Amino acid sequence: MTYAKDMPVDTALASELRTTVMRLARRLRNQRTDDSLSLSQIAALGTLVRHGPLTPSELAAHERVQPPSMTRLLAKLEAAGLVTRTDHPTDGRQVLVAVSQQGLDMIKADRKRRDAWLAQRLRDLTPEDREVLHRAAEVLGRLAEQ
Amino acid sequence: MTYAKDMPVDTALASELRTTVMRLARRLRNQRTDDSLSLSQIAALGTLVRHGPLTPSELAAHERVQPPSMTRLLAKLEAAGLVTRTDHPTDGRQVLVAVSQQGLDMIKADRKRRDAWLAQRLRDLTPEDREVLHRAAEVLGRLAEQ
DNA sequence: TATTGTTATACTCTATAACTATA
DNA sequence: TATAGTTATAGAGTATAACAATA
Repeated sequence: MTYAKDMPVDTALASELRTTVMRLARRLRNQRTDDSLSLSQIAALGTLVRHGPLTPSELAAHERVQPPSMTRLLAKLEAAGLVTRTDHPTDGRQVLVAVSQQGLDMIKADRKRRDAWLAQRLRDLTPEDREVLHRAAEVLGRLAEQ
Repeated sequence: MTYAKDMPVDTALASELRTTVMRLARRLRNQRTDDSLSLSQIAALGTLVRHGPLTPSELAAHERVQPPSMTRLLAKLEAAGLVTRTDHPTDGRQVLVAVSQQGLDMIKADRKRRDAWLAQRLRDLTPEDREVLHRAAEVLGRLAEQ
């Protein structure tokens, strides 16, 4: 690739990275062939797996949706048996939402399916390219966390 | 990072890459502070910029939406003065949609705004990290194109 | 008869506003 | 009075089915 002479190097790299990351993300997202759950539902379930039980409000804040939207989303997840609700031990207003074993199984199956597509393409790369990606994954992770 | 002993290396790398790429993509997507256009509209406009004038059907296929959805989306873009329609020279059924100068300006401004956030974070990295990302961007681009 | 594009209609997801129960 | 959660209602986005115009 080439840099325009008058362009700061960071901007050119940012532009290139943004394009490729977004494009790859789109490909990865489209790998979802099983349409039983929406992306929002998968995301919420994944957050519960990572963080452990949360209240609906906390989950809504994590997913950047409004509480009423999370109410509806959780109703569907609960109807599908993927999450369970338990009353908060001391505060009667609050509810704790946790992933059920069935929900955990579904998330794992979903991740496995997504990884399969990417893993096949990684096998077609040279070992050098894989090494670059391995090192880049750590740096990208730090970027995303900020 | 660590690899499970019984896990093929490609699967572990795929899992790690998928997580970080999706997370970073989410961050980049959320950078859109100006809510004048939806993501679908921005995407369609961007495709027109990259590919040049297309028919509504071609554009729908590119964006993986059904033709009626593209009809509605284009109606909004046209109302906003961001695209223009011209009759196909030889086939009276077809229409060619092209980006207007105003649409081009909007796409450029949008990209600039998105790049700014990422460029600032890249400046905080070490030169070595940036070099890794520079090399990885090329590899990721190949992955996404497949 | 097949193809391109549009219109009619319905469903999903998300939002704001109003309401209920509890602190 | 404030907070957690839900219900009521509306808007955006996309889908399928039916229709009009042209090849």
